[in-house]
Amino acid sequence: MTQDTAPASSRRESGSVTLQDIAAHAGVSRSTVSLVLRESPLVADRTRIKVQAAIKELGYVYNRGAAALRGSHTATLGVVVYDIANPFFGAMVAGIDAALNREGYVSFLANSEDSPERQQRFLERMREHRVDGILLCPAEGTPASLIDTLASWSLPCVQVLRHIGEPPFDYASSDFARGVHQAVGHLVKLGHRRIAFLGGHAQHSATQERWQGYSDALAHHDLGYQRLVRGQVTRRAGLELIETLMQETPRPTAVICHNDLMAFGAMLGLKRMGLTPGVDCAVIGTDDVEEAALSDPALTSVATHPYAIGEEAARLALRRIADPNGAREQVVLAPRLQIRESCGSASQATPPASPITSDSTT
Amino acid sequence: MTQDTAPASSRRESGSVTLQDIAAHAGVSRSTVSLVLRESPLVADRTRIKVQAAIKELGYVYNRGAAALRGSHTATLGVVVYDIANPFFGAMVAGIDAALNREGYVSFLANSEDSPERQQRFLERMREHRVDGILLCPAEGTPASLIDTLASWSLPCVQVLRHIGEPPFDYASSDFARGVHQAVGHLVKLGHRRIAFLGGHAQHSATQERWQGYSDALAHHDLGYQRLVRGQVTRRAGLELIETLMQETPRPTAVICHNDLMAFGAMLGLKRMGLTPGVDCAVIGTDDVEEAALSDPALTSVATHPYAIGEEAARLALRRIADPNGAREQVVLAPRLQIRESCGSASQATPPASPITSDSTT
DNA sequence: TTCTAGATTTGGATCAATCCAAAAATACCT
DNA sequence: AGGTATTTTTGGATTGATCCAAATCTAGAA
Repeated sequence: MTQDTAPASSRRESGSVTLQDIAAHAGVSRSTVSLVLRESPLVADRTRIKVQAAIKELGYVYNRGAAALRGSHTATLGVVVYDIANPFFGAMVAGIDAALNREGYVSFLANSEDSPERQQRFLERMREHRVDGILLCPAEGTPASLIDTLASWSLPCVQVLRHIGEPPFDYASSDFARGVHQAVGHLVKLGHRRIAFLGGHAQHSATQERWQGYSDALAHHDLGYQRLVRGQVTRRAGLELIETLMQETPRPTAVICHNDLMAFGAMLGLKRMGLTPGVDCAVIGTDDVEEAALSDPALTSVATHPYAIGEEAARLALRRIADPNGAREQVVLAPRLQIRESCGSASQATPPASPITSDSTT
Repeated sequence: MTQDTAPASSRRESGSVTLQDIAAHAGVSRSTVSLVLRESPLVADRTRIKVQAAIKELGYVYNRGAAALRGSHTATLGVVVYDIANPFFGAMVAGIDAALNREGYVSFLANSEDSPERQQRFLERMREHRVDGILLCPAEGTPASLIDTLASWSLPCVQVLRHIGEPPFDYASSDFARGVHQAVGHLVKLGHRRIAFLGGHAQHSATQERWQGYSDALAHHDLGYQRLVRGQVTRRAGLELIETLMQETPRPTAVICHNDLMAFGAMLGLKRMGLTPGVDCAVIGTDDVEEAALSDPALTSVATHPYAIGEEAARLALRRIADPNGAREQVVLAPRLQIRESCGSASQATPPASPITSDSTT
């Protein structure tokens, strides 16, 4: 609550208060004041108190720009997402913000709109601003070489949700394959044999992982029916794709969607066709956004914990900054199937909840 | 697309390339290189070309930190919102990002979670980072003195969506009162006489403006029935509040909601009570988020254009930075009623659309 | 008291740019 | 050609902190 306006004592001319001024006022040297500011254990208690008093009295404001010029870090991070208007990213950014805030870091945010060019421009700007690291949700079509480029800039980078290139790299995400696997398992237990999967484009690792999970789960449960519909991952796409799907013969008795938005669209589509979600066709989404509990019917969804992913990503970045050459780390959170009504089995027993755990590999 | 890794020519030791290096390589002085970088018209064309070649050849990276230390601006802005997970803010931030990006600015983002303390901490950090200005959506309970504090820091501030204190200040928002007025007018035209208003807390200017618009509109149309229900502005609150409301005698035939999330909740609540939104009770939301067109029934909503508000706010901030003492400016975008099905009148003619205009006052 | 190890403190150099006033180069006009 | 006006370039000072090696100040031991 430092609401200081003008310091009590007379300031010399217009310039702002500097370390030099504090030093003079407290009767010590510039260097000592600097040590106090950085909470160095070298300074004697008496001196520290004296200096802190002077700092408060003169209304000093630390100049991080100057510190960064001489020192080695800026306490800033660059964050790139591709769709900040999506509430999933909103929650993730909130998690990032909370984790960084705790460590005194602050972040630049950019919305790439899935354009590699915009992303590239922003990254170059971040380099000019000498950020300590980058949190990157790579835009669609990002060349795999980008990671090497960042490395050649000595700019630590943690990939989030999607990844490009091959390990080792720092990465924070959810185990999408496992999530789809859980969803399929649940549907099979309810007696479904024809389960379709809706949405996604092949470029993203996050999509490929879901598809892989879908195909593996079908094999695992010995299901002959397989129907994967590619497309946008929006509400509208869900609405449109389900319509096509339900006109096929044989038609599926259940669909799993790339995300919740698609699932909401799919449920709306079913209703518009005169069908009842959860009765005529089971629907499962992914992400478990807040709205899932308050849709009609309430949506069964694979929870992917965006806030936690954001926190983990920030934690990873800070660790990498502290130790640039340490072993790369992947944190892949376990998803959790949140069962509600859209599979028509609200009364069915909930399977054992798998707690959020982080699998670290080097 | 500057994907330079190591510059072709041999670099002396580890240090990065500086103006000095460029100058030596191009056979000019440090100052000249600096002028070229800042695109000064003073430099002769021949020299400029020579210098630019050297810059490219040595793989120079501009050091904005150093420039900011000596110069007067950082090309950075601080942005504070209170709920980044809300898609409305997501869209707004996207607008801010796009507008800043065009001018080479980059922004720090913080999520205050409606905590004045977090907000204060962030603002102090922004001051230390010497940002050129602040875009502020004030947290609930922000003291009116904050604006003066920022002024005493000589930190330009544009308030967004909510405002504290009295004009003159820079401000970008939507005309909420007018929006509610339009909504009431539409309902009256459909024959409604008992129109309730749902949601909001008195602390925010944005809420008070809506209430004012509601009460003015009732008076304007000579309606005796007035029912204003305070509460959270979430989906769940909408669900719960509508239930209470519909048990009253007499009960309203229409409700206007503080935002779309509440309206979705209200529609769900009606359905759970066995009532049909748009038939048993008309529902109008505010914001016109993407989902409004794809809900069941499609939601009639007062569009408040978050992306445009973000762009305008950024524009205002850049203008204020360029001219710190110019006249303060308020940009209040005109909302537009987007008519769909939730008032049971999909066939009704759309009223003349009022284009987005900006009313500038000093 | 003297010496030494350990704890504190310090000044000068440095980081990489911009500002500014003055110098140098060029153009223009009798 | 000579002198003035204009364009272009320049070096030194400056910005505000950190780094680092050396100086100073304790406290404890001999």
